[in-house]
Amino acid sequence: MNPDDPACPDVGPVSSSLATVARLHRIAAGKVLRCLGLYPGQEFVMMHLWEAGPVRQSELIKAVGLDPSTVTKSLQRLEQAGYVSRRPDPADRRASLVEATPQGCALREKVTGAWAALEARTAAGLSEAERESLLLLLTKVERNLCAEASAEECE
Amino acid sequence: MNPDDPACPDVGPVSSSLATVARLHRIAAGKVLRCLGLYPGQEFVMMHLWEAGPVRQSELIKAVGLDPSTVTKSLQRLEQAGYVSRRPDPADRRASLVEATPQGCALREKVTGAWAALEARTAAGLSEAERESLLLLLTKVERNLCAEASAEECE
DNA sequence: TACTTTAACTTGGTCGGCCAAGTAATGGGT
DNA sequence: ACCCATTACTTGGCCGACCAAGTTAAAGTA
Repeated sequence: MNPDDPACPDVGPVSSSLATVARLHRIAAGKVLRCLGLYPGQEFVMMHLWEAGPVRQSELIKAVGLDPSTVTKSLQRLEQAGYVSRRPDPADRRASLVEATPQGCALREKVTGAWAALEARTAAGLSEAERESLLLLLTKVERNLCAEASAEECE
Repeated sequence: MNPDDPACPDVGPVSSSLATVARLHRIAAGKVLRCLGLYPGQEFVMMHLWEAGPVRQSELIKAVGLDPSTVTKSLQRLEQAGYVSRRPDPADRRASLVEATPQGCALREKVTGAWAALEARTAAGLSEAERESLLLLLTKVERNLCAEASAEECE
């Protein structure tokens, strides 16, 4: 969405900008992650596993906030790639325990390093105050969007 | 990505927040758009077509800033749905001219209305100054991410 | 004019992500 | 003990989005 485009008047400036920036960010993340063996999005899963150790899948789902089916598929691929292992939870036969394999843990430093570099690049040229401000504003927006799944759609 | 999660230390706070907010925003957009017959992402294409009239596909691609193949597939679906028509450009046999059909134009008001409502909801509780600030900060970030496709990846 | 580069898509493949619907096991209530 | 709601995933289907590679046509160059 090119903001300089004369045929693109400001239809929801914040929304547009948000979408664009997030896409660029994802592409940037993807470029660096792919070299490390991950696809964009998978880093969130791995980061949680690195921090939390073995967890129930439900715990992981709650942590990353994604759709359960998304996490399921992502884990299947990560398992296939050897970065993650799953086993049934003995205490609850419905549940799975998920854990990063040694091979998965081996990615940790590189990924967190890459992620830190990306953060630096993302926020380059912003003062500390600006970063906090941005974070605050984004958090407010997040709350706005989280609220109501509101039933007043359609028609 | 739950920021309150003890196992989720601030790894790239701005990056994480950005990703989360954008995802929530997209979901919100999707909910309202789906009722109108569009999938999230297609609204950008349609909005450009409404504003610009018949355009070359290359122009459209530049305007929305997406990958050409993404636009191709999106247009194929929009055409299938009857919202868009394409015809070869007589002046350049490689190119296509794209245009919203009457049926596509019929969506215009509802979609822009929905988009405006979403914008309002997104920025709810933010003062005018805060909105401008947010926009400014996002724009700075966008520039940061646009810059260098930098070759110093991997390893 | 012939040759090469560039532009404008398209196709195929893979992911992440969503929703809707389905299965299986746990837990709560009567 | 029985039944029903809840929880914990899974499957299937579809989209957006990417990349890589291919095709066709226009431009530039020798």
